[in-house]
Amino acid sequence: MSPATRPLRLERAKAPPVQTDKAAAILNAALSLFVERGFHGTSIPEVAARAAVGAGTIYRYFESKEALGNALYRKCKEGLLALVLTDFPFHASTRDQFAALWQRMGTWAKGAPLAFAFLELHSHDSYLDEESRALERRIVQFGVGFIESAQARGDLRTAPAPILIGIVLGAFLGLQSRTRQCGYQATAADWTLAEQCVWEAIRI
Amino acid sequence: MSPATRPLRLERAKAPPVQTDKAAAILNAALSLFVERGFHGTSIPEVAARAAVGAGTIYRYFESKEALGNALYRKCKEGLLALVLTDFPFHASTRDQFAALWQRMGTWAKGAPLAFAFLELHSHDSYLDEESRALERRIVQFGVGFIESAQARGDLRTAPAPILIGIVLGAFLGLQSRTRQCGYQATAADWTLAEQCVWEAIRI
Amino acid sequence: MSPATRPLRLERAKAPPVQTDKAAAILNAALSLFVERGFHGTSIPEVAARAAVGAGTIYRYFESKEALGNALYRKCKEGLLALVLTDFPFHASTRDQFAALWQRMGTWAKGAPLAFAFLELHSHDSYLDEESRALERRIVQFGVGFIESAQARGDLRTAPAPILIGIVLGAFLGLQSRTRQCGYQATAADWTLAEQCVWEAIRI
Amino acid sequence: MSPATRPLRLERAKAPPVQTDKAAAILNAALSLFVERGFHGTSIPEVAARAAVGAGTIYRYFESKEALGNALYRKCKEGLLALVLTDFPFHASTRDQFAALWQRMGTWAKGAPLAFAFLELHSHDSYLDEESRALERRIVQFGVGFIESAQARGDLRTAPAPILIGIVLGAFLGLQSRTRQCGYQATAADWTLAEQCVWEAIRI
DNA sequence: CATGAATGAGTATTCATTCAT
DNA sequence: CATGAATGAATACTCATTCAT
Repeated sequence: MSPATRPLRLERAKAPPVQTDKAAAILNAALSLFVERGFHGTSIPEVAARAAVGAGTIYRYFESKEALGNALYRKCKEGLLALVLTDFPFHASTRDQFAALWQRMGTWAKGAPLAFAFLELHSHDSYLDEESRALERRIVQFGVGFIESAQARGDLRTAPAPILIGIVLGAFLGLQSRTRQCGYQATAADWTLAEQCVWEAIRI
Repeated sequence: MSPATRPLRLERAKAPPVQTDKAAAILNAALSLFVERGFHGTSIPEVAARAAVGAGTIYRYFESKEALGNALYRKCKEGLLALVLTDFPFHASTRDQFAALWQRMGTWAKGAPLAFAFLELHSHDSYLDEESRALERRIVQFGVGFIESAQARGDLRTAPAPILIGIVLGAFLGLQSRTRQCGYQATAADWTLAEQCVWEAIRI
Repeated sequence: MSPATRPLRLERAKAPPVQTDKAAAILNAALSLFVERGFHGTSIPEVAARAAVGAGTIYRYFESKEALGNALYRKCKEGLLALVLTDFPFHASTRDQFAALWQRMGTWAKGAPLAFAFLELHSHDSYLDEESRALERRIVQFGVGFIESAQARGDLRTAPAPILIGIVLGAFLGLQSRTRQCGYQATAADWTLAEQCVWEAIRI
Repeated sequence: MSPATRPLRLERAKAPPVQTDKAAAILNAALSLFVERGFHGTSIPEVAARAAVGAGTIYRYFESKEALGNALYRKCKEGLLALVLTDFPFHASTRDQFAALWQRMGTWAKGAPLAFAFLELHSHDSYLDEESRALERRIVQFGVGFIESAQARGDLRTAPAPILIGIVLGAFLGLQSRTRQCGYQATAADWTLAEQCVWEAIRI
């Protein structure tokens, strides 16, 4: 479904290849609207209009508004997961792993700011289905495993994993939303500095 | 924040003042519902039912649903601000001020978990009015002032204020939501530890 | 809910007492529309328009379109049942009972032609609920009991009750719909004659 | 009734002619669905799915849903008419003609129960076109002629034709629907008995 | 010819808001 | 003041119909 992977179809020259895939257009439209107005604050006709498709068309691709929300949630989460985990240096030092994690999340947040903002939304609880929740749990499990093995090696403070995860992810998200809110454009140096700050928070 | 101008009604002395004020009942009902289902996912009749008032009554106290949302937002923000700022040790050391800040926010989050959860919601943008946004800016200004004067004294890392604020507030919120999500009950010791962690992140 | 039984409320003189009860207005509108276009062929806004109420108002009185259909069905069936059974001469001769039955059904069909036409509709199966079906069964049970006791007295042909009921009710309904369809206005004499015909069909 | 003008396609000899004609497949699918859910309760995609054709294909054979309903109505009516009238003993005694009529209708109802049930539906009025209504009138005319000539011979009661037709057809339909509704399986003897009953109703 | 993806008008239903009581 | 019945615009979703392939 990812538009990036579909082979370039040889199209009649006249067709503008702007947005060939309806499902992707719908997901993109929903993404930007959910970020702007929230899930419940967005209507299906609005999504259809922004995706430049008929309202009924959405229902050929997604069973319901909730199904659309879940598909989008999973697509975003999986996008993040793929970017973070691909060739992750699992055997590097804890310090280097942390740096890699921070840098990859930052790359993702820069590259897909809407997806990032969408995942940050807190209204998800009201429509996520079991499959989406399971995906979320898998991700948390990964984080817990990372933390605990690093603690076992004596590289991280001794603290319950949820505490450390909360601090790290919270700081990352807070950084994003605060700079966005203040209109402050964080530089690469800012990101590096922030990474060092947060490492100080959890190192032994 | 409240219909302060309404005359004090003389209530029968025997009535326990559990919930004497309709406006407060409405705000409380809205608070719990907005946290449960989000602003757009909550209907005015639902608020009325939970507040045990007629639907029309809400419009005697709040001009519209949006006005209700704004009133609630400001009430919560002001409650937080009041708790944090009352007798704040502005002349203590930066370390002690940070400890006080952290502890007061923790106290508030414990004491008013619904208000805390409500403020964390990200759907606010779609209905906050200028007055609410101004309040938000004032709070941020306070934080920026705190940070910059501490930096001037050489107590905090040299970094743009939004970066440091983002890290601190983000870590605080992340801690809350992560432990809640994991069902982990943070102890007083956990909070103290977390405070030390975050201090390490921003100290010089 | 029956408009007939509600006491005349003393209304302010200015209020035109055309249609005081919304529920009754809705039921009447639905009745005529369902007869004209069938249940599935009628939309709720059409019902609302004919009842001169807002579309939403219908949902204050009936949970759903199906609930409206069921309420109407039961109201009509019960109206028929009441008219037929009130002071029914259960102890008269079979011949006289049959005459009474026929005459009462005829009176009802004349007096409430829409209700009659509505009950004749065959699309009911798709929306009737258990309560409505139970009412229908009770009525059939009454008919079966009537037939069987008359047969036991030796007054009716020996034939399975469904056969005789089918003939009698079918003839009654067929008479109605055929004359209506042909635009033939049946006279009182016609009805008497028809009654004699059908009696000949089932008598011993 | 059918696209009679379409050229006979030469079909491969080996193909069993179970359902060679798309139009027939569509009519059959529509028949069973209209009986199950009614005309307005059935969607074109459902008909297409049951007929195993594409939704668009239906519009190659029928101009609209209403046209499909009319085609089906006429096909069923004409099927009934053909079965009843073929080699009808117009010169037999009235008694024998009535017996033949009753028996042929019974045969048809047994042989084409769906078509029978479909014609019984009362929702037709909302979509029948003039041609269908004309067919219906022709059939009624035939019945009226039959009745009136029999009355002229002194074989039937003196009563307006719509009355007698209503009784006979009504009894026939009522018999069918009542036994079906009660789950009673009418035997051949029941049918013969019923025929005698109804004859008693109309004979002189 | 046959298809089924696409459409947008139409459906049942909900809800913010008003207003007569 | 307080109410809740009434409203109609708005919502999620369906479906008859079209048309590019």
